[in-house]
Amino acid sequence: MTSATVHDEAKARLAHMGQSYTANRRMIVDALIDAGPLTLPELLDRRSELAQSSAYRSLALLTEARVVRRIVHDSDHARFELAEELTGHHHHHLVCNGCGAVVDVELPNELEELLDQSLSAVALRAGFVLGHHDLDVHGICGNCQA
Amino acid sequence: MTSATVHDEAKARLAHMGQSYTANRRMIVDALIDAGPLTLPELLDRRSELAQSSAYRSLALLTEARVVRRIVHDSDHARFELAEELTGHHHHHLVCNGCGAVVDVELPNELEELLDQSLSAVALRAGFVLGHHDLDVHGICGNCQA
DNA sequence: ATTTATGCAAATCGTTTGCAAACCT
DNA sequence: AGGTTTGCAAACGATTTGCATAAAT
Repeated sequence: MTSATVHDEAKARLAHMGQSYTANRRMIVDALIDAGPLTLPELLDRRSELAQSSAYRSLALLTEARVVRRIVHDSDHARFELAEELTGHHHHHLVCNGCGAVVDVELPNELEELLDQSLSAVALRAGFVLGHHDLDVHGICGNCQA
Repeated sequence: MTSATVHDEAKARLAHMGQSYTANRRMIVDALIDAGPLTLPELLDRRSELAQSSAYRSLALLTEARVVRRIVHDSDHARFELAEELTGHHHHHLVCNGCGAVVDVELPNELEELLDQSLSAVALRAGFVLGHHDLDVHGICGNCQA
């Protein structure tokens, strides 16, 4: 999916909520296209024109519009990434226990299908109505092994 | 695994750090044996003798001793559960998007093996040294469907 | 008696919010 | 002008910490 398509879709999703795609909001989506999952400080480093509170507010709105997804692990800051529906790639996370960095990875389709089957069965048994699944793999990234 | 065994193992792990298994710490482990994954307020509800700060401090220590594992999702409070090595059951989580409740579930061994294989390959490719994996399934629990 | 654990109250820090100025259209 | 978005500074709330008391050995 091209970056123009991502912006179009973001705009459409905001419009659907009666919100406009302002410069700040577009700037945030751009940063996420460029850099992948970012914490708020990382985002502010890359786009220093953004005020902290505005960044938080825009991210909250973009999350509500399902343009962005908030991912939270056991580190100080939450991370934000583009929603899977915008990028078109179902993926999972390699999470570094050293620095908290998050890398996106994909699994073979066949395995995803087995997983979905099994999770459906298990959720049904527990009386859950199923939503999506997150698979996080924890480890130490190349940088932190130094 | 019996509850006595869990306490023994907890005691051993603390001893290994030069720490003792005090009444407070045992009480917390007991509550987790009884109730499964708990937030701090839920824990205090069940064991009202515990002071908030002591509960946080004991949980931090038990986490460091790998008696307890801290699981964090997108809700106000972190949750604490007994470490897998203490219960002997590798498991995953059904997370309710309504109330934040967490239910433990297990997957077929065969699937876990496929998963481990695939994750190893993927982690290697990204330069990660692999640790454990967390698989969280989000949905709506029976209570919240009412 | 000395060390360790506990509980209270205060501090910390990521995130959220009130409000006035800036920005559309 | 009228409504929305932004940025600053203050508020919030989960968790952590300082310090004085209470257990434990």
